[in-house]
Amino acid sequence: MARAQFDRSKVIDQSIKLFWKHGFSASSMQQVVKNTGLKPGSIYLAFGSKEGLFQQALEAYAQKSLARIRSTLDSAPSIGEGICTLLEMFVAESTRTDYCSCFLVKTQLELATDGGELHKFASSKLDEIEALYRSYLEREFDSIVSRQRATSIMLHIFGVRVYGYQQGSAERMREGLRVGLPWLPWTAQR
Amino acid sequence: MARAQFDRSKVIDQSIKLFWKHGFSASSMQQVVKNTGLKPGSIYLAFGSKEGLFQQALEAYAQKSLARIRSTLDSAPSIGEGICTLLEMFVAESTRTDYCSCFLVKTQLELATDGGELHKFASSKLDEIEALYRSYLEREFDSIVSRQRATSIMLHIFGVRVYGYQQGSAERMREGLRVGLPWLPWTAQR
DNA sequence: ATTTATTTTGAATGATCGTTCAAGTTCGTA
DNA sequence: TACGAACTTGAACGATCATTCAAAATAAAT
Repeated sequence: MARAQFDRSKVIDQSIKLFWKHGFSASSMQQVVKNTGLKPGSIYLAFGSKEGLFQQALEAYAQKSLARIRSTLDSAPSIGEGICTLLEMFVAESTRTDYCSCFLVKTQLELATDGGELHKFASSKLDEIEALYRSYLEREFDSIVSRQRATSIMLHIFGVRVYGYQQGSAERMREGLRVGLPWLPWTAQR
Repeated sequence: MARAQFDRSKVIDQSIKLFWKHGFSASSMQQVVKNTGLKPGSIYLAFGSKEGLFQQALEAYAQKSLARIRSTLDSAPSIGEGICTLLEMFVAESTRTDYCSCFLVKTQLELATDGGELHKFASSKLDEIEALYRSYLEREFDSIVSRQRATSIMLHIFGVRVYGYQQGSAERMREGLRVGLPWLPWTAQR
């Protein structure tokens, strides 16, 4: 059945799931073969290598992440309220039984030491995310404050991505976020 | 040359280096063999398995971390100043070329999904660290504030452990920490 | 000096790793 | 209908993985 190429985006979505969950080293191409139903040859023709497939998965994940941030902030009554919504989403995610932190953050921590392409790639995507927050903040705050607050937000998001694995951490994180980001328009304490 | 056992703590220190740098999956027992000079049989007799050795390395790392926090806070003029010193240490670490984030945090992100013993172990050690900060804070603040601020500190530390991999991030982190932890006795802005 | 318990040795095991490639299949084109 | 380019197939490759174990070596006990 040639010339009827497989659904590339479906394969990438399944690769995201696998790599996100287990990381680069602990995921095998044989698992990719199993999960996608494709044969090794097809995968290697299409993606070149395990690293190539991983990078494409990471890219797709990053695009989705950026899109989610944009759409949330665009539809919020104010930037501050939009950020609160996003932070609550991140906290809520961490309570799921299949919580996997953030694919970009996990990649950064797993592969930064090797200094390879994947690390640089994840790093640049995280930079993009910070720049996105900053650009939205600049609609409501001056340049310096926006830069500082974007960094503070990133520190807190990274914090949530790690702290989220601690048992019963959701409520403590909500408090911690209010303490550390007091300039956000939090709704009245419940 | 039996009955003249190898230096256990030396082996553990080298295992810390290896596992901290590359993580669990990307480190091989053959690298351990190479780095320590021991033969496989000796390692397996002493530590049981790769997981066993990893756990002992993680335990030793955690003890060192707790000891460093305690000694820094004990010798500081105030808890707040001690925490500032520690945070600056974490930021400064991230500028090193061989920066490896935090062994506990990396393990948490790599192995949490498997839900195995190593994840629970890392998680409990991180809880211990938070409890330690909290107990020190309670010398100067009331119970509720201490709890909230300990969480806020952990969020920031985790943030630094991830953000530290971004290029040229040290100065931004210092600003971000001042923004997010304004109740700390920061020295006058340079 | 001999025995015994403990530790080291290092080659070997079977499993799994990422990757390749010659052969087979399908489809657009002629 | 026949051809050739594009794609799939899946067995196979050598390398490396974590781990084992019988044999050798050592130190303490007798």
